[in-house]
Amino acid sequence: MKMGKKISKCPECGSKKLYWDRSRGEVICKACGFVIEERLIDFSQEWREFDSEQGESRRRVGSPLTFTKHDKGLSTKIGKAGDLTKMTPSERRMYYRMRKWQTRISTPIERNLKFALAELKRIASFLDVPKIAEEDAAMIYRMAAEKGLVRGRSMESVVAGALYAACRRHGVPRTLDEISHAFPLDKKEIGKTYRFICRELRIRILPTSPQDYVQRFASELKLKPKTVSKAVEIIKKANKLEITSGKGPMGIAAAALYVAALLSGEKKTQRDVADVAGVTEVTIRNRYKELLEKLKLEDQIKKIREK
DNA sequence: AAGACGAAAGTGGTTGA
DNA sequence: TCAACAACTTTCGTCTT
Repeated sequence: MKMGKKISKCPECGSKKLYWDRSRGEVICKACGFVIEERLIDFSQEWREFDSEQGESRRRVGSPLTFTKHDKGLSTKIGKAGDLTKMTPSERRMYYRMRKWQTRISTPIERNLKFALAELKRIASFLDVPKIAEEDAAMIYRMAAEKGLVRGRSMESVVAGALYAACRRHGVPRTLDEISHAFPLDKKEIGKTYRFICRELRIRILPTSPQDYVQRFASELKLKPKTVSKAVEIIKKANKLEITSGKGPMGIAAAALYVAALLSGEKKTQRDVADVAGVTEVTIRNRYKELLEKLKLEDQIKKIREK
């Protein structure tokens, strides 16, 4: 397949931090949210076969290894019924024995994984989680299951916790709210198990940055790219002035978007922004006030108001 | 009438003794 | 284990457009 020239820089802002969202097939600039290319196809290698010998050696046999199947995609099933009639009695006895062992070999953990991963798959596609993060979530769940951390907790909550952790690790955070809506679970529960698995599995997760959320919130609000980059700009400045530490990243992202929208004449109400960001208007107001003060934006806002 | 603003009281989680 | 604490929420009244 023919590839276009390789992109390494964002044409909009020049940043090199690009993020390939596989689930959407888009390359997005992490700094300003600019969508650089859409409808990308899998770049991974594909061989062509010229004769049968090459076919043997090059063909990628079976599906790739994956953590999202309970046996990592390597399932081999021992055949049953149908062909039994053609067997000699001794062969038949052997097959029965093998089948018996196969079912025995699947430990309680394996069986549990099967259900959990099915659930994970369902939720991940519902929430549009990129494949990499889904894989990671599956791996985390597997590790948790093997350590016996699921005991005493509902399977769903551990799946949710793993998914939440994986999303954060990959810089594509979903809010606790979103995840809790996809499961019949409440936020508290998920947060709790999330922290628990992180502690037990020694998973280090950096606090999320508001920038990670800006992109998603903005697209839900249908804001123009220019406004989005303005919001990112604002967050960067706020970071420098150290008014972002200790504050909820979602609140900051929301406030930055609100300000950016005001400044570029795409006015959104606090209510609108608050809803998609999952925070209250009050929080936006508080952050907004800080932003105006510290970034000296009052004059600009006033000008807009007068128009 | 809707949106923005702010005060007051409440919530859940972290921290430090 | 408990209390202090910061961030955030909920609620509600007031002001502005």
